[in-house]
Amino acid sequence: MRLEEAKIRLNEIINIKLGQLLKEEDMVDIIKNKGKTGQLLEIALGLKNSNTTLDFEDGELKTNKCDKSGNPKETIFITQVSGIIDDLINKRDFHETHLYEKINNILYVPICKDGQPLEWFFKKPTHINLQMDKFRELEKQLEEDYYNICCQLKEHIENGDDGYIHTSNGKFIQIRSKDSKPYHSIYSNIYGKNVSNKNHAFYFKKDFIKYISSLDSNEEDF
DNA sequence: GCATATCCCACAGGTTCGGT
DNA sequence: ACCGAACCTGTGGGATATGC
Repeated sequence: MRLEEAKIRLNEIINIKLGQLLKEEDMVDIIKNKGKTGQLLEIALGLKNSNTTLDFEDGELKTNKCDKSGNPKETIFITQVSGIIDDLINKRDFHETHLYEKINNILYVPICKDGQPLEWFFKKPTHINLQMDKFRELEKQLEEDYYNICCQLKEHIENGDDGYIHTSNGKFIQIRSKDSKPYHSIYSNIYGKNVSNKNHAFYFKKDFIKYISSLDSNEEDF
């Protein structure tokens, strides 16, 4: 399925409470359970729950917890670092990276989780395609963030106390730890050693959401 | 069993707020 | 104006589910 098709289907379910949208049995474990809301949305849109690189033929679906005015409650996971560490250390061209593949065409769907699960609802989505004119500034910032973070990682490895990578921030994205026991260390072929004792991941920071929301609300003036 | 993906929680440090 | 309480944000660690 292409991203544009999902946008059309999404229109029919936004702002409707999950209690009206779903059967009670669908919502078992919805608070604790792994990405259940996102999975239910995938099904509702006609996708299958899989973990292929991209959800759509041409892009990604991202959901995130927010309040009723759309303020993000969490950062958004993008992709793990362990498999791409040497690309980052090499400062591989931004447009050739796995990171870029994941973020260049995103359908972002905020989910308001105020109150009981029955009261939750999906909010109006934002389509973020970095090729679109309105996101030119955003793409520049993400590219800058990417190279900036690559530099910070090298700095941590070469001059840090433990020789390990640590949280590295750009304006809109960051790398920070993401793992659970037993940990999975990150090995760099370039350095020929572990550069972390646990896995890390790229995240969108809350400022990213706030920025795209601000672009959105400007459009509504027309 | 391992890697990936999504959401959960605890804690610490900083900032703001409200009562005196 | 001060000080502790409440709130916010960033960081790090975790549980759980799926596909291979």
